[in-house]
Amino acid sequence: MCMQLNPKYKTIFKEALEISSLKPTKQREHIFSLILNKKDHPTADEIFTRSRETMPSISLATVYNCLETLVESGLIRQVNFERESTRYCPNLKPHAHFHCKKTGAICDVDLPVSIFNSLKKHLPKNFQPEQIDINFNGSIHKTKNH
Amino acid sequence: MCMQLNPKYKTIFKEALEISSLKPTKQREHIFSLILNKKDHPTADEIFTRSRETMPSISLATVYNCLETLVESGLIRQVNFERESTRYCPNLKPHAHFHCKKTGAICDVDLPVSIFNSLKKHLPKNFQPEQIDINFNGSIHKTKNH
DNA sequence: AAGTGTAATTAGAATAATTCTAAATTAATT
DNA sequence: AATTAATTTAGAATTATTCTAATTACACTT
Repeated sequence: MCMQLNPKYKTIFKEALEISSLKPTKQREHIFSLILNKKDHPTADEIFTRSRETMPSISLATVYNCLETLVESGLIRQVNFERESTRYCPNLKPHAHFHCKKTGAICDVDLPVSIFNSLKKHLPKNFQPEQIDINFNGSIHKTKNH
Repeated sequence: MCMQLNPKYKTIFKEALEISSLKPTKQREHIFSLILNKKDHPTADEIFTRSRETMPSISLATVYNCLETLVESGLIRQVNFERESTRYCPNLKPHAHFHCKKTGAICDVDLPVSIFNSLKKHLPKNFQPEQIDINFNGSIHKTKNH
């Protein structure tokens, strides 16, 4: 029983793949919907485990293949922290990531586009950026509620 | 024949290690000076190869160990692009990195501290960043000189 | 100078994430 | 239905890095 994308995302999904002449296969849709429906930052292996719950025949290689095509199509983003496993993120708004060294938690940090523009201004004219990754490393303190 | 650090860096080197009660060994100094003297962004393996030219007995594990202690001591920085080998950077000024997808070139991009401060302002109060990594991915175009 | 203890180095084995390979399956097109 | 190209699959291969256990180096006592 495969996960279903809602109609809006189904269209986005199909069109994004079509642009690169890639096929909207069951496996690709399944993985895309898994990532969309649980907005965390899973690794390929976590996605593999989740996938098998509802699509037991899927292979790890396929998970890697699908993730690659989804990234290529711009439907999801890769996030890397140091040399840890690559993680995948469905948030396509301009944002950064915060990585808590103690707990391993990863949080999206929304940023105004103006920051990205201002970063670009510091590049030499012949540097053409396609992607800007901003990663914070540190710790998240407990807030006191008393 | 080991590489020699100039007196200024020798002091910085010794003091930085001492703070963490680490010893200023031949190997650590050798690797530090190699990275300082050629300001690129070498991988552990490239550093290993360079090291052996003047210190043939050094092992790859030692290179990894030394790099780890140098990073811990704040003498060098790690740079990661996607899942490529970790690279090492002697530039301790606030800066970002630009990674050219075509040629693989990696360039430092100097940034004013104000940008880092402004980034920090977008974090929730209980998020305490220790390190901010900013990576541009894209391409470097040839400039026309005519 | 010899002995002791701790830290660092070393070679090689082990690990783990990812990529590759080649065969089988699926989907789209004639 | 036949053809073609793309995709999926299982398992092997790769590769950067870490681990392990033995050796060596060094600082500090006797």
